Amino acid sequence: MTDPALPATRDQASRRAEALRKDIDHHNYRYYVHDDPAISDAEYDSLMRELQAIEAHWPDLLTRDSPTQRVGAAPASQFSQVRHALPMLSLDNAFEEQDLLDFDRRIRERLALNGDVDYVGEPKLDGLSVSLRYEDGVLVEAGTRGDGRVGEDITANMRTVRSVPLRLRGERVPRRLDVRGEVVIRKQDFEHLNRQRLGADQKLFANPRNAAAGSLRQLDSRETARRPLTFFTFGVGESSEPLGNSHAGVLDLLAEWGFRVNAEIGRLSGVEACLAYYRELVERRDSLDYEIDGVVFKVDDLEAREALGFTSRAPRWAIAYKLPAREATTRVRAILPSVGRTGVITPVADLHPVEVGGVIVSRATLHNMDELRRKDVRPGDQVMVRRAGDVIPEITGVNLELRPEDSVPWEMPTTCPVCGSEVLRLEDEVDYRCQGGLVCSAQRIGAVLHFASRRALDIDGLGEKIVEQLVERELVKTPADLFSLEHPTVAGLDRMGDKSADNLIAALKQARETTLPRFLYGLGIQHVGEVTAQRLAEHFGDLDPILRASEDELVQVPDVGPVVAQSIAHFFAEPHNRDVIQALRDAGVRWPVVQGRRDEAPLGGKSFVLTGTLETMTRDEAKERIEGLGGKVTGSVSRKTDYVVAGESAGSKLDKARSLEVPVLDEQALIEMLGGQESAS
DNA sequence: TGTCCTCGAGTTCC
DNA sequence: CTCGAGGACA
Repeated sequence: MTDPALPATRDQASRRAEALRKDIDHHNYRYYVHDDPAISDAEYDSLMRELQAIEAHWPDLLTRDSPTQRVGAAPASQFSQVRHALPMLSLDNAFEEQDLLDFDRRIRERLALNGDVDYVGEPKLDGLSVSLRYEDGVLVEAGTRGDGRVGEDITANMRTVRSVPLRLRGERVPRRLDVRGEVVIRKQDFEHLNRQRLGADQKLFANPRNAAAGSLRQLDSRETARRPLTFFTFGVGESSEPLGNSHAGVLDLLAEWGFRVNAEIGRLSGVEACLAYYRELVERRDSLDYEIDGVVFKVDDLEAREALGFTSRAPRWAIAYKLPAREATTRVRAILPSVGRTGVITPVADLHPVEVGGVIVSRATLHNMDELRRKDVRPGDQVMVRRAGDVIPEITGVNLELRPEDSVPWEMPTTCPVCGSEVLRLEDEVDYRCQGGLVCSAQRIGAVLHFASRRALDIDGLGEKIVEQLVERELVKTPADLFSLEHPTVAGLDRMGDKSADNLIAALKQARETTLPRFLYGLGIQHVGEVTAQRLAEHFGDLDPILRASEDELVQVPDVGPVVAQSIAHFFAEPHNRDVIQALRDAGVRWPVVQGRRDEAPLGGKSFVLTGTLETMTRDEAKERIEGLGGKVTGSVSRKTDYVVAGESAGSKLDKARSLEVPVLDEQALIEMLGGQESAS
């Protein structure tokens, strides 16, 4: 694209620059405040380049509020201070409904009101509070909250934020205005930013808030200009002219002046409406495109606010109702090596109990030594804990400043903490493993639990506590021993009554009727999970041919390569394992021979991904029925997926399906595909 | 040899 | 859900 020629005279240039600024500001506003661009990026860039060219040729035409100034300026050596004319106070917090009811009652008492108070409710964004000072409509200074009275001067950085007007829109603007708001990075922008950093081999940000904080603290505002910051205003600190009589009205004015006002902000009449607003927002928390850590309620009437005034720390007319924290800080009491079914030793952080997302967390896995070193977690450290994927706690970072002086890195023990066997890390493997095999009671417990698990033999009532006791008292050494358990032995265990013992014995009896894939899977052969077990069963039809199969024959099975084949062959060559299998058969464990292949089946070869909650069946039932008709169900969506089945509140998989243009079925469509009848059970 | 996909395995709390 | 690693395929 060729840039237009420069204007001939300074006079023309001045008019053209003026017009360009107006134009660019307008497009900025459309794009960054309303997410609604009117022109293409290329057109926008071309306007920008033209203005830059003019300003470069006639430097005296450059103004402070020119959009070209958003690219940032050369680094400062440090931040200077700004003093807030009107302090940026923190807000009182509410943690439960009663706190909010009390807040409302106090207000009605102070105002001597009987009826409902009008409030404005708004999401409390999890970012950084910033104050922007405008003089005659032009941004002159920006400061962080700091301690509330004095903050850091981040004017250069805030100028680069596209949703901050450098000049207020409209004609009637106050001579002096102090706008308050929150700087955040929106979730989608955050993900994009981290992907970029991953590509550039830079350290990833732990969360959007840290990323926003880091971006604002850049001494080089050119760097800040590259970060996707968004400014949402939540009010006015000080104004040289009165701004009407309601907070909602002030927000309308701010929107007119070109600020981004959160779309969720609403007027609420009475405290019950506030509670409903809160509940509704908690519900939708995940679908908002920015992180929030609470909901703020403010008295709408400005005169009433005046009357209520301030305590020493916070305004009496506002309160922040906190959401259950999803990230919390706590101390690592110890790092404990835990031995799993396969002998893999996993370092687990024993945490000082802390509430995260509504539950008390006291343990978090560190996965393996690589991960532990990457995060550099040590016993005694203060760490941040988050619940990833809504359930599993994860340590996201360490506060190095609070690390004890005498702290030392944790080392993997050289002998197994359970059985004392040697611990080795195989070449090219991440994990350290206990070499004890079934000598190690941790591995025996794991093997028995796996054998009894739902997807294997599905033995009801055989939980962790029971298996631990059985193995530790040497009542059970292998899965086969389970079937010779008798009532008195079982009833003698801790936490085992007469009735539960009966149930367990009955469950064992029933579990003997199984299927070959379940049985194979239950054996716990390395690299043989559910799918591979199914493939083996289909290919060989019964157990004996598998026992006899050579590695070369095993490799013929789909999804089985040299590594898996070797693992299977070694397992069955081990005399101990053959003994266990024989003992299981002697105990009456049996399965029907697997009939031919299922390629002809109605859903033969089709792959499905399930997401969200189905109403008429569980995911497992759906999976079983799809597989019963020859389809397969996998966990993640790819281009090879034939259908995605979306239930209630489907998540990221659904988005992915749409982006890959994979057909999406709703539950009804699935049921029809499965033969039109509802699940029989 | 490199690049997808899948699969396996481990994970916390109630 | 997430990670690591095995298998399929170009």
